[in-house]
Amino acid sequence: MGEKTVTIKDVAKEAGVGAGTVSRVLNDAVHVSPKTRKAVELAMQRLGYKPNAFARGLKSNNSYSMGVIVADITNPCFSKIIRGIEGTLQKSGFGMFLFDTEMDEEKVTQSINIMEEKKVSGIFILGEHFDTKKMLTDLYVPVVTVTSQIPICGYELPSNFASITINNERAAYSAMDFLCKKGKRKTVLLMSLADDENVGKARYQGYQNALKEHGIEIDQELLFFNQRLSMESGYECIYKIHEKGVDFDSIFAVSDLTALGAMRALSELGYAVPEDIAVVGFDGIEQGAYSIPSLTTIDQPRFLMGETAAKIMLDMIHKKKVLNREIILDFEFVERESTGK
Amino acid sequence: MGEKTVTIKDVAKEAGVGAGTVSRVLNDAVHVSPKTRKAVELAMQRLGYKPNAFARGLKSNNSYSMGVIVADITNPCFSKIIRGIEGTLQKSGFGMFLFDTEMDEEKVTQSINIMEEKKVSGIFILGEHFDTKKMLTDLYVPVVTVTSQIPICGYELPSNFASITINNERAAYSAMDFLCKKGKRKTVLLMSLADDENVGKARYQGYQNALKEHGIEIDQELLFFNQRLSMESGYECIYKIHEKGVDFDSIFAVSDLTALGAMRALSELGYAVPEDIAVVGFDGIEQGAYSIPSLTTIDQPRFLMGETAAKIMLDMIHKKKVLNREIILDFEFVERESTGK
DNA sequence: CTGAAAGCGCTTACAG
DNA sequence: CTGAAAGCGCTTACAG
Repeated sequence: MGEKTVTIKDVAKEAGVGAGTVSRVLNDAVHVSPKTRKAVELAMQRLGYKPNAFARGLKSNNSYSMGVIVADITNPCFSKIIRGIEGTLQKSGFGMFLFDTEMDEEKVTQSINIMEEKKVSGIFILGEHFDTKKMLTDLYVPVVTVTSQIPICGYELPSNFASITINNERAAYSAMDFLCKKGKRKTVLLMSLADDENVGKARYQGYQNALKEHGIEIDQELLFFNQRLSMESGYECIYKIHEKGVDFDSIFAVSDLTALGAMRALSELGYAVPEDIAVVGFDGIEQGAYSIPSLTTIDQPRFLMGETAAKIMLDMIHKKKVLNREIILDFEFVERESTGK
Repeated sequence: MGEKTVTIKDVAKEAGVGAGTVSRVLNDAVHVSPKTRKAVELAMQRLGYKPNAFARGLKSNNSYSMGVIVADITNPCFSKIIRGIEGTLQKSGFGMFLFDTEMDEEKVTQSINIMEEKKVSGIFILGEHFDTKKMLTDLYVPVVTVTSQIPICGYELPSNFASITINNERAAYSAMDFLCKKGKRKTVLLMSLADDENVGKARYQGYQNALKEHGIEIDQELLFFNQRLSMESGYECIYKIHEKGVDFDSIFAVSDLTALGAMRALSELGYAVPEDIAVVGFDGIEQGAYSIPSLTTIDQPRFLMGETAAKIMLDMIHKKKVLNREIILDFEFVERESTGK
């Protein structure tokens, strides 16, 4: 890339200054006289100078890059968050390594290994991962989780952690309260983890709260835990419950993709949505706005979550005091056709 | 990350060899006696040694990282390709920088800048981009395009280029031939670029070929070019054509997302799919299999395309002779409900 | 505010 | 097959 590499020395000679000075204008940290700065900048431009990231990193130990670990990159909810992160990082000149783990333990380990070698300045974790906590706590870089949290209950939040979420308990409560008010009493719950001291637990709590408030008992037969949050899993769950002959009048899936898969199964099995079965999803992905029927959902501000995560991360690595490291953004309950709008 | 960094010197001392030797086992290029190798490996393990990517890169100019430029990461077609690339690269210990450009000229430039600084060993381009050719030809790294091609007609393909596509002309032909045989004579065409010496041109050619063969004249009113391949654009096109009162009996969208958006608009406007209007998409994303009705489409082997791209790239940077650098993978025409199955 | 110099942790001819 | 040494292109105290 570029014929002969032009180094800081070339620039220094061209500008008639020392190499250290060029370095200083590059990192514009210390004071450099405006005049000198100008001269150096001109020289850099004339020579088409590009700093060598390796050399910079070797000395400063700052890689100008970050890493993102995502459970499922094909889920549009996550890709939208990634877009938010990437755009923000790019503006600050950071590169973003991406690792798609499919929740595979080994891939997570390998990803972390690569990130260590690359000396990323920070790691983002999107979605639920088993046991990442263990691996990450002895890393010394900041970690920001998005949509999920690292379960560190009972202890003070380590200064290198932050999380961007919505209030998952209230979100799940909203969805269920809405369904209950519609007269639904038999809601199938499609969940991933529910006992993780984390998002899953909060959502399940919201589910329980709403039912309790409406005087409805929980029916174990309607609960599906540990599901992968894919279209396929939603689809299969509905077939399963139908085959078992369990009666139900609505579905609350903790992911739009899963809800969409469920709707497809309902259609194949001859249930009408929303007449027979009302469906509520979670995430707010675009596909839910265009599906037939369109999907009622909890809209997480995905792009904003990504942006916010990146900004906080940037603050953390610049050693700024970040006092609010457990950020809870507003969600929006979006009513659409799948619940009869 | 790691308390005190253990360097190659520490390993050398621990193993009782020279630093150069440690380096040699690390890069297992040159011959090292099995005995020495063993000793070094043991020492590395004992000390928990992690090579410093900066130092390696500075000397060898090999970053062990690649860059991916994608037009729209929220499109599941691309994210599946990315999964294929990432998985393959990871196995070889490469990190993958991701840049989501949304086809914005400036973001592309900035992305390329960052990649130059990071000295990525190769660049993948997914989807259509305007004028990337210009920027990339003076880069000295290999470039592999996936789903699209860099238009270099009339010249020999530069040795640092490769492309992974399907036969887009035949694919589009298949879709249109199928529609024509169903008796459709007024197919709305939803395209992005059509005059780009590239994928778009090929697809449009296939469209024309099929119509010609069936003795159907092209109706300009049915042609939508330069569309963004999103759900929204598909949706809007249908509203536009409906408002103009143009008669049509089917839709061929060059992207599943666009087709899905179109189906939503049709539903809102009271058209029945497939009874009134047949719809065919392109890409083969999962969402099309679960939509209601399910979507007939051209299935591009997305994951395989990503894997193949990464493998070719690895071959190219390892200076292996790659004779087949314009790889054309098989597509599959998948018939579903949106055309009456 | 700025220059000279040391050194970050590797790789790679150069000898042997 | 292996060791000693130079050097990759920066950054950063240290002086001034």
